[in-house]
Amino acid sequence: MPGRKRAYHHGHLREALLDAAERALDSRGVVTLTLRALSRQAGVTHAATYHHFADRSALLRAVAARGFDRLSEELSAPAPGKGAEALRELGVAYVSFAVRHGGLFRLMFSAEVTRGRAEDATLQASALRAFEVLLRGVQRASPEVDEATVRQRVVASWAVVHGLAGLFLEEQLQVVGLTRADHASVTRQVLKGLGWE
Amino acid sequence: MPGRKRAYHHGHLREALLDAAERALDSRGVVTLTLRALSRQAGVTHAATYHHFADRSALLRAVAARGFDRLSEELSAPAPGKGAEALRELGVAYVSFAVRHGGLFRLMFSAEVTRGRAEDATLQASALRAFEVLLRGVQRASPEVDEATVRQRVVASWAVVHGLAGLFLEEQLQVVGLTRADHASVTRQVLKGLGWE
DNA sequence: ACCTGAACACCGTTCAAGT
DNA sequence: ACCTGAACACCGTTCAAGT
Repeated sequence: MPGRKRAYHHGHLREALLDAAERALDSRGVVTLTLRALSRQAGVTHAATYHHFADRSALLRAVAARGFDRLSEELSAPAPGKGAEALRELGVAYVSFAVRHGGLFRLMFSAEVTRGRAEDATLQASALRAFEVLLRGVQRASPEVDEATVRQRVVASWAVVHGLAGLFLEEQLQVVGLTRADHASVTRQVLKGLGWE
Repeated sequence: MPGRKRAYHHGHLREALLDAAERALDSRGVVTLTLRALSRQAGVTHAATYHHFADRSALLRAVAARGFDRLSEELSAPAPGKGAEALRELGVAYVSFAVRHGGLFRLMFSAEVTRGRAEDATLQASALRAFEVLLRGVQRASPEVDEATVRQRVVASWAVVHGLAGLFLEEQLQVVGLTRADHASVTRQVLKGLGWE
């Protein structure tokens, strides 16, 4: 009932808080994200938040879990080409996600979220799923190589795209004249340089 | 005068605050770093901080600048071998710095610090110097290649080590059975895979 | 120039109480 | 089960005042 003012039971407060958190992340970052502001946006008292999340960290872990789910989806989208070319496009999707959802991406790989991951089964599972999409991409790109080489290539390609993501996201590459707008072409070029054809 | 209680003029409050901040960063991270706690450790009132730093962000930028200086030093330490091998050891030093000074490394490349970099000449200069050490390392490793290739290799190698730094730092590679302790050997191996001999 | 004390507007978190 | 109101212990930041 959207017309009704302040129903005593919100109905979907948990989701409303997560949505508000995601918006806050992408516009102003984690630092200024406060539970009290999220509660205000959702139209409830700040104490209501604690009925759905144990504390601020728990809410952030829930947001991060949704982030990993969305990342998995985007990485799973059918990429043009086969094998090595498809893997490159998967890498582009990774960097693109980071550039488009900076605050969320930083949160997903932040110390605060990572530290609490062992005790949060949902988060753990979501993160693992995203990793497995990458793993399958590498396997498809190099079906003939042995398992040890696959592992090496997973680490190498993850490092490359994760590094590019961080550098583009924080605009560090301005020092060589590159901005976020260049992320796709640069990612393709760097991954090509790995020479896994 | 170390025996004297609470001199009215601290004498080196600025440095004391920066030292305390660095310690706080490496033990508990930016999130829980408060100006009030730093002031307490330095033995002054919290308001005294504002005589040396405009606000919390300014203090963090100063810490980050010192971080870039230290990174430059560590990257400049003479590495064994020549050319490609020396560049690999420079990469190892980069990842090693990140692993040993997690909180500081994260801060240096955080959005909060990066955003204020344009207006902070000291920080800007320190960050640029660190980049130039990397640039020279790449140039020495590949003296024969043209400038465009050098630029490509700078981006690629920076991305690789920056990505490995982030992944090791946040223990993301546990999913493939790797921990921080493996950072040096893995970094060497991945950089070797680039094939710039 | 450098520091203190008091104040303001914010937080995260807890808890008894209401429906 | 879900939300409110009031409370507590913290913050960052400002500013008049002291030496």
